[in-house]
Amino acid sequence: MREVIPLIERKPGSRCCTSAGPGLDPAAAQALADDLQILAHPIRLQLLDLLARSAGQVCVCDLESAVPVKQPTVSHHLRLLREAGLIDCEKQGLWAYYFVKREAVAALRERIDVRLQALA
Amino acid sequence: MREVIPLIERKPGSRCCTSAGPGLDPAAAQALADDLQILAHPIRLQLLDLLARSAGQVCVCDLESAVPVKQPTVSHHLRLLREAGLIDCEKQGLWAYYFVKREAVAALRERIDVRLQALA
DNA sequence: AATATGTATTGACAAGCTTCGATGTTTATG
DNA sequence: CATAAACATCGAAGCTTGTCAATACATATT
Repeated sequence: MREVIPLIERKPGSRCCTSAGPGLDPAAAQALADDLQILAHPIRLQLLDLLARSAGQVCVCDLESAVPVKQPTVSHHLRLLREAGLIDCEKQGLWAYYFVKREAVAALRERIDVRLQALA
Repeated sequence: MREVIPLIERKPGSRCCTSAGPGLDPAAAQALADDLQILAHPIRLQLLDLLARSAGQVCVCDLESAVPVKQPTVSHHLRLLREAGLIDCEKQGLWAYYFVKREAVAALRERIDVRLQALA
């Protein structure tokens, strides 16, 4: 049991302060963490960067030759990025041409930036 | 809207395009991934948020009561944030008072935002 | 000194993520 | 039709991360 503590001194078992305003609720924290997590991998960042830089279409074999992992791993990361809505692909013949969904990446960046501003 | 580039005839075994400009080199990609990774956890985000919202000092027991994990886990995340330079603490008596290093968080946010702009 | 409290650390386990070989699928070519 | 190429999926191994009970440590109180 804790006693009521006078202003200055603090004794064991007391609280130093009460939780402030609304803050980042657990759901929002999880959502922001998910937003950050999809980007928080060097291979995915390089893939996104390559796609963002190429005006045209890029096939998987081109991406594969640009990163130090094997083809199944590239496919895996492309899938994660696609499921996150950040990229998409168009199949033509044997090839799958990937491209950035720039408005989705911009929206993601905006969400992250707004939230991070509140932490600084 | 993205311009559709007409497809040149392409045969198996050929490259569809060559790598463009400088881009995000592996080291930069890793650095950015690290920047994102430290933030990409809901508990760490909530801790940062709590510290950012409280003008004064916050002890670990206050933080512990605000997140759904036990004290050693809180200490663990606080350590990661401290090692990343985003927070620090000041010990007074039995308590450790944590606070945000706002300029560090702002710098982190800036680094992330600049990089993400290049991807959209 | 003995005890209690706040926090850090340790050690172990669980869960998730990354990776890749093997294999499947689809489409083009001979 | 048989073969080859591009890509996806599966399954398993290895690594990393998150979590917590137990414990250690430092400081305060009695």
